[in-house]
Amino acid sequence: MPRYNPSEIEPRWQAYWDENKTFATPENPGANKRYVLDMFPYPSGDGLHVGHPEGYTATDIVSRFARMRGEGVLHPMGFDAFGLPAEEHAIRTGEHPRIQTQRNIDNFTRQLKMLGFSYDWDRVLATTDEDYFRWTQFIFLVLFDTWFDHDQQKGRPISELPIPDAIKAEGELAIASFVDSHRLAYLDDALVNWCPNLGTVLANEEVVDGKSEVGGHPVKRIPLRQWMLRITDYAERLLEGLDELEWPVGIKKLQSDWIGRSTGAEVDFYVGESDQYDAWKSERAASGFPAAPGASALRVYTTRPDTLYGATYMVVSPEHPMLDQLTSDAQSAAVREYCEKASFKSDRERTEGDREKTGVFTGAHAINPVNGKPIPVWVADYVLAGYGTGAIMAVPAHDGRDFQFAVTYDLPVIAVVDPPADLENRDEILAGKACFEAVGNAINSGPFDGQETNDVKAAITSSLSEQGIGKGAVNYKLRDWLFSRQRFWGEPFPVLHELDSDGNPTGRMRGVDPSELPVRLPELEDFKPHGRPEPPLAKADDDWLYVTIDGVKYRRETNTMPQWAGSCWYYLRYIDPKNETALVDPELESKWMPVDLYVGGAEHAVLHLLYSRFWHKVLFDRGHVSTPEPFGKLVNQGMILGEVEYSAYYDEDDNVVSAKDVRKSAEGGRQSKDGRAVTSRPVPEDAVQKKGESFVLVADPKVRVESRAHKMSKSRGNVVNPDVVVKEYGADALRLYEMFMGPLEATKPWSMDGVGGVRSFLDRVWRMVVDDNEDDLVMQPALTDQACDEEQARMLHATIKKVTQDTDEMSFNTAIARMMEFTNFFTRSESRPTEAMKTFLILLSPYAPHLCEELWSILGEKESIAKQSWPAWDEAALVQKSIEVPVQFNGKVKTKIQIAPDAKPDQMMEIALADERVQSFLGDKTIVKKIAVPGRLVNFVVK
RNA sequence: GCCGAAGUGGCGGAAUUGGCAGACGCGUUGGAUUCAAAAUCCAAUUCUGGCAACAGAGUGAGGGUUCGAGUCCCUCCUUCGGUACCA
Repeated sequence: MPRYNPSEIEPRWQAYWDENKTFATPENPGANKRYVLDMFPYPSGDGLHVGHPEGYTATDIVSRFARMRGEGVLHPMGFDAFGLPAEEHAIRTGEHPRIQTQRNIDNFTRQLKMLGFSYDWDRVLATTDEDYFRWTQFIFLVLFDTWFDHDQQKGRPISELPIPDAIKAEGELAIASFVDSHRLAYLDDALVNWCPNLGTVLANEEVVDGKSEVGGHPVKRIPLRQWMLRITDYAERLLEGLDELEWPVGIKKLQSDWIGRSTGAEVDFYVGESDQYDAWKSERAASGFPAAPGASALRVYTTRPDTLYGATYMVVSPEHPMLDQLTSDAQSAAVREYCEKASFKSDRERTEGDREKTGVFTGAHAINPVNGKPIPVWVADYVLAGYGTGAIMAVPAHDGRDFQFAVTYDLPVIAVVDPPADLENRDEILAGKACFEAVGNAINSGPFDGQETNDVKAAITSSLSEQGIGKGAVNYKLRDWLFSRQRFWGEPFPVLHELDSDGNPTGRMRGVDPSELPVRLPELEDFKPHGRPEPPLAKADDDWLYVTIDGVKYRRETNTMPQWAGSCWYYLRYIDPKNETALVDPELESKWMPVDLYVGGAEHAVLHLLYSRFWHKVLFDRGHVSTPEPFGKLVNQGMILGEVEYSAYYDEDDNVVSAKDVRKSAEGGRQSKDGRAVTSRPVPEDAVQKKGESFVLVADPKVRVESRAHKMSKSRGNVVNPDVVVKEYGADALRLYEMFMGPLEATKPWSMDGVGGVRSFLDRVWRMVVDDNEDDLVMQPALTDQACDEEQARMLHATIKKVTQDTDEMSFNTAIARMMEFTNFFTRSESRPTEAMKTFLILLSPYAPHLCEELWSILGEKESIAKQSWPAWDEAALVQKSIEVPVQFNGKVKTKIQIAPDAKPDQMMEIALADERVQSFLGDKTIVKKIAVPGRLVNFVVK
């Protein structure tokens, strides 16, 4: 009678683990430490999604497995709790975001505990805790107090920044501004993505197709004084650091593309009075290439210095500082109009359509330094202000964008790279009628003619260098990180702006003394943004807003930090979550770091993971952490899709349209091949059958239907709620199913029937030990104290081996399959040695911990199964007397023979040739070749 | 457009890394048990032909290397994910 009843068993064991602190982190991890980390969730109002427990179960299995193998494990959980949804809720309801956030955290905690994860709950943290963001603010002060020494490639205290004499001579204010402009955290008038609907600016990464990632509102670019973090200084270190990481290659590539290192040269083009050109040249030859080009030169960055002879015009971005100077009176009106239009264009509009190139001639000419020829200078928005020098030399023959622009405005195209002779459109390229971007041999390039592209690059760069008009240069796509938000629900900046006696800012600022941290959020009447790009914290009382120190009045910084801030360093705080004197105790830090396994979604590939690495490197340079990288091994769990759905297309008249005849329309919708709009509607599974490669309607097999699993979404109504799954099948079944679906990294569709399948496996495990025909709790009569027979021992040890290896490799689905085979085998077995059952329970316990604890205790054990040691397998038990191997003829299996597992090829051949069936297949054919692979097969090549 | 990942039964997925394709699970079919059902247990289940033994085909398509290819190489197709003027 006693059936397997997870809803009774599971809460009981969860309470036991809690009370006994079964999964407390060891004080001293010892030689084998393992730090296993999940990407902590944003506690949304919707609660957990079945995607969350996928990664969490994986890390839980790894953690439990590691503990049983005697490793010291740190496995914590927390909440990334600042963020827009809580604030939007606050704006709507007037309820403080802290209240809503706490409610959501409580719900997430309940759900996580319900799944039996072995977190050390004493270390739980939320980024919104004042004890936590105190240290987020502290780290900001570290960034504020650090400058990057490019010679040493290292962040150093700002007090060690060398101040040039020229600056010193200008006085204290100049020194302060020089210092401020070298801090890793600095204020800048940045062109920001201002989103009026959200009332905030957004990071580039939060803008998708010119719309806000959250809510899809339009985004405008406006200049605003903003906190920036100088992540670009660390570009090289962030790139190099990737090499040593055990991360998926795809993620590494994404990060390295995001950093976007390129090499080339900076070149100055003379734009002064033409009669002064020679003087300028000789001055440059004497002085060398200066740090700034000065007023008479326009500096460009190019990755193809070899194509300098083909530069037929130049382009500056609309925001270029020299644009005014370059613009002639005649062109001034046109240029001004063009720039105005460009500044109002959002990113969306700039990139919309076929990206037709537009631009206006400035009226100025520059002199091409390699041949002294004057070329026109244009302004165009296809050149970006933020990359390189904000100006380019245009080589239309060898750059697609320049070519397109040159065609539009009828500018000359001169080929300077000869493509390979067999290239189809070589003649067109040489005639300037087509564009060629690859490498070849130089032509029309004076002394460099005939040389190969890479040699020309080096030769031209060094020649320019000698003349003081060019220099090899490196550039990165990576931009400095826009670090402030005009929001309430975020960490306040620990920065004070000095005011003069009239209450106006002097431009000087200071960090809040670390002993004064945290800077708490002020109490506000309401949380509404006022629609101006000015933060809600400016609405705070004067008590909060103004501070007087040593008789000087200051106004607090009113921006808040973005959500990324708190998640940049949480992995450090788990190590020492209650420390009141440091963000983490250095001794503990060096014991636990780095994180050994980090599991989370691939959507954080470039944002969170790059930002964290940046902060970590700064903390490393400043002596707060001992490792150069935070996360050793990274695994991305795949997305879980909704259940597979069948859907058919219908036109406006409700006629069904075969999926074969449906195309994507230009607007992204669907249409039939003759252009009528169609909509898709679900079709029940039993109305569909497989035909050839696709599915068709049973009623009308000519009509193809779509069969596809979609992303879970509220609007589609295919979201699976873990609460419901746990209620119906139990937490162990949910955990097991999430792992059994397929490889952790793969995208895979949910199937409720599949959950039922693993649940019935757990039922079988229960019945393998417990007799459920009896009213009272009675063991299976088949249980015995006898030892395993040979076959049982082989099954047991093969299972230990497979489960151990697969768990170690995080190949959870195959480990589970093996445990199912074990259960099937012993369920059929009339006599089941109790010892084998116990060993099996240990193997299963990381996967289905509640059930295993229960059966373990039913079998009379007093101590938690989590405290047992992982079993070892006996290789000798795996040996078989005789194994079956196939005999192939010309690579096709024809029959099988029995051999000893260690039979030598000669012996195998002998046995094969002695076999009757082999002889009959052989007949009178001749054996051309004999192959025998020990332990595998025999193959005869015959004629 | 570019970059990345993946295409294996009705479905999710295995395959010791070049050696018996389809482990395990779902679904389906048949049987046992039952007054009946659920649950459970047993068996079958890649496709085609055949009563059967068996024969043939088969890992997105086409070609190649090899005694032997899901696995390696070339060309192409499809799906999913990322990305967007970075000089």
